[in-house]
Amino acid sequence: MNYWLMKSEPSEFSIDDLKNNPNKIEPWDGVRNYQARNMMRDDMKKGDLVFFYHSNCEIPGIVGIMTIHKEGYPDPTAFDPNDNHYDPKSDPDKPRWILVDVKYKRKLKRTISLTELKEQKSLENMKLLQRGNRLSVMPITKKEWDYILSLE
DNA sequence: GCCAACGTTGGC
DNA sequence: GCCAACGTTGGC
Repeated sequence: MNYWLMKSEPSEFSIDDLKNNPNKIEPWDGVRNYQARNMMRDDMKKGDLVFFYHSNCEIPGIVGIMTIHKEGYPDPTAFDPNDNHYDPKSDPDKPRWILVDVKYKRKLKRTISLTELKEQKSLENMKLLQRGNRLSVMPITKKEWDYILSLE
Protein backbone atom coordinates (compact mmCIF):
# COMPACT_ATOMS: atom_id res chain seq x y z
CA MET A 1 0.00 0.00 0.00
CA ASN A 2 1.34 3.40 -1.01
CA TYR A 3 0.34 6.86 0.15
CA TRP A 4 0.11 9.98 -2.01
CA LEU A 5 -0.80 13.62 -2.09
CA MET A 6 -2.42 15.23 -5.11
CA LYS A 7 -2.99 18.94 -5.60
CA SER A 8 -5.82 20.68 -7.33
CA GLU A 9 -6.96 24.26 -7.46
CA PRO A 10 -10.43 24.24 -5.94
CA SER A 11 -11.57 26.81 -8.52
CA GLU A 12 -10.77 24.16 -11.14
CA PHE A 13 -11.72 21.00 -9.31
CA SER A 14 -12.41 20.72 -5.59
CA ILE A 15 -13.04 17.95 -3.09
CA ASP A 16 -16.73 18.84 -3.26
CA ASP A 17 -16.72 18.49 -7.03
CA LEU A 18 -15.32 14.99 -6.56
CA LYS A 19 -17.87 14.19 -3.87
CA ASN A 20 -20.68 15.39 -6.09
CA ASN A 21 -19.66 13.34 -9.10
CA PRO A 22 -22.37 10.73 -9.75
CA ASN A 23 -20.02 7.83 -8.97
CA LYS A 24 -17.53 9.90 -6.98
CA ILE A 25 -14.84 8.98 -9.50
CA GLU A 26 -12.71 11.38 -11.50
CA PRO A 27 -9.97 10.95 -14.10
CA TRP A 28 -7.09 13.08 -12.79
CA ASP A 29 -6.33 14.62 -16.16
CA GLY A 30 -4.18 17.50 -17.26
CA VAL A 31 -0.98 16.66 -15.42
CA ARG A 32 1.89 17.72 -17.66
CA ASN A 33 4.93 17.03 -15.57
CA TYR A 34 7.13 14.02 -16.18
CA GLN A 35 7.87 13.19 -12.57
CA ALA A 36 4.20 13.27 -11.70
CA ARG A 37 3.38 11.23 -14.78
CA ASN A 38 5.95 8.59 -13.92
CA MET A 39 4.44 8.12 -10.50
CA MET A 40 0.95 7.78 -11.93
CA ARG A 41 2.20 5.40 -14.59
CA ASP A 42 4.52 3.23 -12.53
CA ASP A 43 3.83 3.46 -8.85
CA MET A 44 0.17 4.12 -8.15
CA LYS A 45 -1.78 0.97 -7.46
CA LYS A 46 -5.48 0.43 -7.13
CA GLY A 47 -6.48 0.97 -3.52
CA ASP A 48 -3.61 3.32 -2.65
CA LEU A 49 -4.65 6.17 -0.37
CA VAL A 50 -4.40 9.80 -1.47
CA PHE A 51 -4.67 13.14 0.29
CA PHE A 52 -6.61 15.72 -1.71
CA TYR A 53 -4.80 19.06 -1.41
CA HIS A 54 -6.28 22.42 -2.34
CA SER A 55 -3.67 24.72 -3.84
CA ASN A 56 -3.64 28.32 -4.98
CA CYS A 57 -6.61 29.30 -2.86
CA GLU A 58 -7.52 31.15 0.31
CA ILE A 59 -6.48 28.35 2.68
CA PRO A 60 -4.14 25.91 0.95
CA GLY A 61 -4.12 22.55 2.69
CA ILE A 62 -5.31 18.97 2.90
CA VAL A 63 -9.07 18.67 2.68
CA GLY A 64 -9.89 15.03 2.10
CA ILE A 65 -9.01 11.47 1.27
CA MET A 66 -9.46 9.51 -1.91
CA THR A 67 -8.28 6.19 -3.31
CA ILE A 68 -6.71 5.15 -6.58
CA HIS A 69 -9.60 3.60 -8.45
CA LYS A 70 -8.01 2.84 -11.81
CA GLU A 71 -4.33 2.54 -12.54
CA GLY A 72 -2.44 4.49 -15.21
CA TYR A 73 -3.80 4.89 -18.73
CA PRO A 74 -3.37 7.51 -21.49
CA ASP A 75 -4.71 10.99 -20.74
CA PRO A 76 -7.35 11.64 -23.42
CA THR A 77 -7.20 15.43 -22.96
CA ALA A 78 -3.73 15.37 -24.52
CA PHE A 79 -5.29 14.33 -27.83
CA ASP A 80 -8.09 16.90 -27.86
CA PRO A 81 -7.19 20.13 -29.71
CA ASN A 82 -10.02 21.91 -27.93
CA ASP A 83 -8.78 21.01 -24.48
CA ASN A 84 -6.64 23.34 -22.39
CA HIS A 85 -4.16 20.54 -21.86
CA TYR A 86 -3.89 19.54 -25.51
CA ASP A 87 -0.39 18.38 -26.39
CA PRO A 88 0.20 17.92 -30.13
CA LYS A 89 3.35 15.98 -29.32
CA SER A 90 1.39 13.24 -27.59
CA ASP A 91 0.76 10.60 -30.24
CA PRO A 92 -2.25 8.33 -29.56
CA ASP A 93 -0.07 5.42 -30.69
CA LYS A 94 2.58 6.43 -28.22
CA PRO A 95 0.87 8.50 -25.53
CA ARG A 96 3.06 10.90 -23.63
CA TRP A 97 0.71 11.63 -20.73
CA ILE A 98 -0.76 9.16 -18.29
CA LEU A 99 -3.44 9.60 -15.65
CA VAL A 100 -5.21 7.59 -12.97
CA ASP A 101 -8.82 7.58 -11.83
CA VAL A 102 -9.37 8.58 -8.22
CA LYS A 103 -12.37 7.88 -6.03
CA TYR A 104 -13.75 9.94 -3.19
CA LYS A 105 -13.37 8.41 0.25
CA ARG A 106 -14.13 11.17 2.71
CA LYS A 107 -13.57 14.78 3.60
CA LEU A 108 -11.44 15.59 6.60
CA LYS A 109 -13.36 16.99 9.55
CA ARG A 110 -11.46 20.18 8.94
CA THR A 111 -8.88 21.54 6.54
CA ILE A 112 -5.35 20.83 7.71
CA SER A 113 -3.73 23.93 6.35
CA LEU A 114 -0.30 24.30 4.84
CA THR A 115 0.52 26.72 7.66
CA GLU A 116 -0.32 24.07 10.23
CA LEU A 117 1.66 21.40 8.40
CA LYS A 118 4.69 23.67 8.41
CA GLU A 119 4.47 23.99 12.18
CA GLN A 120 4.90 20.24 12.70
CA LYS A 121 8.44 19.27 13.60
CA SER A 122 7.80 15.66 12.57
CA LEU A 123 6.80 16.75 9.08
CA GLU A 124 9.82 18.88 8.30
CA ASN A 125 11.11 16.40 5.73
CA MET A 126 7.82 16.09 3.95
CA LYS A 127 8.13 16.65 0.19
CA LEU A 128 5.26 19.11 0.18
CA LEU A 129 7.16 21.42 2.51
CA GLN A 130 10.48 21.41 0.71
CA ARG A 131 11.63 24.67 -0.77
CA GLY A 132 10.35 25.39 -4.23
CA ASN A 133 8.38 22.18 -4.48
CA ARG A 134 5.85 22.39 -7.28
CA LEU A 135 4.97 18.78 -7.91
CA SER A 136 1.23 18.24 -8.12
CA VAL A 137 1.54 14.54 -7.37
CA MET A 138 3.87 13.29 -4.67
CA PRO A 139 4.45 10.31 -2.40
CA ILE A 140 3.80 10.47 1.34
CA THR A 141 5.35 8.09 3.85
CA LYS A 142 3.09 6.04 6.07
CA LYS A 143 4.53 7.88 9.05
CA GLU A 144 3.60 11.23 7.56
CA TRP A 145 0.19 9.95 6.59
CA ASP A 146 -0.59 8.71 10.08
CA TYR A 147 0.79 11.82 11.72
CA ILE A 148 -1.25 14.13 9.53
CA LEU A 149 -4.41 12.16 10.24
CA SER A 150 -3.69 12.39 13.96
CA LEU A 151 -3.96 16.18 13.63
CA GLU A 152 -7.49 15.91 12.38
C1' DG B 1 25.31 19.28 -23.96
C1' DC B 2 25.08 24.06 -22.35
C1' DC B 3 22.30 27.66 -20.97
C1' DA B 4 19.26 31.78 -21.77
C1' DA B 5 14.61 32.61 -22.40
C1' DC B 6 10.26 31.54 -21.41
C1' DG B 7 6.09 29.56 -19.15
C1' DT B 8 4.01 27.68 -15.03
C1' DT B 9 3.19 26.84 -10.18
C1' DG B 10 1.51 28.35 -6.08
C1' DG B 11 2.24 30.90 -1.65
C1' DC B 12 1.64 35.29 -0.06
C1' DG C 1 -1.22 40.64 -8.67
C1' DC C 2 3.59 39.78 -7.47
C1' DC C 3 7.39 37.03 -7.82
C1' DA C 4 10.63 33.12 -6.47
C1' DA C 5 11.51 28.70 -7.89
C1' DC C 6 11.56 25.47 -11.10
C1' DG C 7 10.85 22.70 -15.61
C1' DT C 8 11.04 22.87 -20.52
C1' DT C 9 12.45 24.47 -24.94
C1' DG C 10 15.46 25.34 -28.53
C1' DG C 11 19.49 27.78 -30.56
C1' DC C 12 24.14 27.15 -30.79
